[in-house]
Amino acid sequence: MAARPAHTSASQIPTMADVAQLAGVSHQTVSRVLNDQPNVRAETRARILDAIRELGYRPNSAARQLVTKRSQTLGVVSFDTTLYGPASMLYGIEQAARDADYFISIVSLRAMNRGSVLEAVDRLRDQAVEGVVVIAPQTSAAGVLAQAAAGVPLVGAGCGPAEQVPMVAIDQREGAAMATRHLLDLGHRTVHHVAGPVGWLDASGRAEGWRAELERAGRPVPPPLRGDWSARSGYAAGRALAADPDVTAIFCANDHMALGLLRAFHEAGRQVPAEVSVVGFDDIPESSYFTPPLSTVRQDFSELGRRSLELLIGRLEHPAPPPAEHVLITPDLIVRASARPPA
Amino acid sequence: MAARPAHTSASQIPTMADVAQLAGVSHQTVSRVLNDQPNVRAETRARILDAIRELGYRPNSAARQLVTKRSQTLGVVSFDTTLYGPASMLYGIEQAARDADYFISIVSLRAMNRGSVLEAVDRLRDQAVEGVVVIAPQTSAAGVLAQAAAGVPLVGAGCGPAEQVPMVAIDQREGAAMATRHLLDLGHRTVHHVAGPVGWLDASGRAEGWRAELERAGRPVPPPLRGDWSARSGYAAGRALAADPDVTAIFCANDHMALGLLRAFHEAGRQVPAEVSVVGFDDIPESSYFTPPLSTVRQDFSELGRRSLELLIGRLEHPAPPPAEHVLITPDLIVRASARPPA
DNA sequence: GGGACGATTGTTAGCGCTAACATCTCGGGC
DNA sequence: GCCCGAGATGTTAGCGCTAACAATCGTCCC
Repeated sequence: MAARPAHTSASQIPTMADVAQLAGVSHQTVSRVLNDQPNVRAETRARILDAIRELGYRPNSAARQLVTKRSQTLGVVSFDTTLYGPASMLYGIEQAARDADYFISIVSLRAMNRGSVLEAVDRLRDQAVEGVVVIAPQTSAAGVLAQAAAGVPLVGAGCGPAEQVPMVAIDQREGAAMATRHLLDLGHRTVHHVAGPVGWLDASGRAEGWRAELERAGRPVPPPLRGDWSARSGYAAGRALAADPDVTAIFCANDHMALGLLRAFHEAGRQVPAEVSVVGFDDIPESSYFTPPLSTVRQDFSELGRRSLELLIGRLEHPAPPPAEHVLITPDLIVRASARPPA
Repeated sequence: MAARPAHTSASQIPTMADVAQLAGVSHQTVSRVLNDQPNVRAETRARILDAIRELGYRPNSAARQLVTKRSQTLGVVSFDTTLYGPASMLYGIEQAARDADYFISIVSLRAMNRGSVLEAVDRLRDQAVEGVVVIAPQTSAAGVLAQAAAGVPLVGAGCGPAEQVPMVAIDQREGAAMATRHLLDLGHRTVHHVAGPVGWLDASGRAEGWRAELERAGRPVPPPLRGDWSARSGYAAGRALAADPDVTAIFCANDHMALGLLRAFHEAGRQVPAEVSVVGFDDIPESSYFTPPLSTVRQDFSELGRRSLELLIGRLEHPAPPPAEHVLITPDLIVRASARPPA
């Protein structure tokens, strides 16, 4: 009723001692209630709970952390949370963390290089995180992970292979092979590829899967074009490819580039899918509304995030020796209107 | 040289006392060096720095926090970090926080309702954040902010108006008016509108700006269609609008819906921009590669994030009384190919 | 030449909490 | 009737750090 109950201490915010005094017990009993320990009489517990409510008491996390040496916080290092993939992974991570009762602290990378990753992990360590998830899909990150993992439990999400570091990734090669095979099965003689930028694992994985599938089928392997994931670069690749009458099927390393490519073909007057078939990768929410709706390979980023956090928490609870566990998730082919048998 | 220097304490990780002993000073002098306090001889400082490096010492943040009562951490509550807007804001916030030497802890909202926001802020408070940024563009969040702000400094980013709570937002009405005016200036008699979902501030702001501009110009105000931000819903709206031969200009409340709408018009054989002009909102990276490239209104989400964090930090340093400061950022009209004078 | 003063360093006392141990209470067994 | 043990609660001692105050040192001034 009154504005604010008076506390013992002069300080504004109530401490455990204030609660104890109000409930007429020792602070230790309050602590027991807060930590769900047995051997507290039900009536005492209720009295303490009342006192907590009345005072609006909140445990001081720093004090608890100081003595338990646990921060209940996990760190996430991510490259560019604006991109669809990382953003979705982060979302999955956050959900999983909350379910497991951990807080999430994020640091994004300024630049993609070894020092930057190390610095980010360091920053997180200064904050006493119990473990770290690194979302860094560049090849350059692969080497540095093992180094960063010294000193703090760490898992990679969609990162490059590193023996020492546990990780979860989507099987890019298999996804690319599925896309390529789909086009081949439709009857195309071969499949052209618009690859992602050098230095990205996803880019090289997809290019490898595409190439391997072509070779397995004994088809010619045309030189891949290279984009930078953006629609702009897909558009540029599309202009080049549209000028080549031999091109009948194209596998784009991501949906954004496919969008730009679609636009270039439209401008060039080459019909998709009547004359040329296109398959993308990622299955961004918009891709079913492209013109035409894009066949693509769906990656479940959110699950990737969730799984990597689960892996981290598993490691936290049961530290395991190397070699570290690697989880591979298989993506799904989504068939829409942008690919059909050649004319 | 040797694997790991022995510490005084049996514990594995070195404390300030270990550093002090190695450097031959008291722990307080080490503390002074760590906190950049004056009155430490240069030579002593160097010796301490060496000892820190040799031991690989890291200050214990919990201990510091316990005594200084500052966590150096700011919280971010966000609705769906997978969406382009919130993801970009988060990015801006993270950058600004790092520059100001704060950590960022995130919590995302499960559902959009009062309780959910309160719970998220509470969770952050349990973690002793010094302040909170809320990214919640729903009208339902507006009311709850004032309540959540009791107990912790809080600012809204792109949130609804709340007298008591400082906030930064983009001028949706003005952006929508710009888009509408652009279409009117092109010579269209009136402008149709595909609005965002009920309950979203951005949706109602844009609808209001559109309506106001139409009324200002003395034009008829056609009933707006309503989407849910997705390309799917834009497609549905597009099908309806494409059937109406009177429609010559459309303002879509976001680019994703514009994408779906473009697709519907394409399927219906109604040419954009030859027969119908379209303007979107957001300027997502892909919109310049739509078919046709989309004229739209650019919102600088990243700056919005940055500014809101700056506002929060300002409040932290100089607590101000209500009424709280409200910052409005004006968006920019981006003219591309999707709008032209009527035939 | 003695004491004051500023620069430098050390000492002490918590911050609010949990872990470990001490104490107290009560009921049952012999 | 007394002792034992389990359940309930209290007491004590830090966790690693910073703030406040105390001590030391050299130096400068009259």
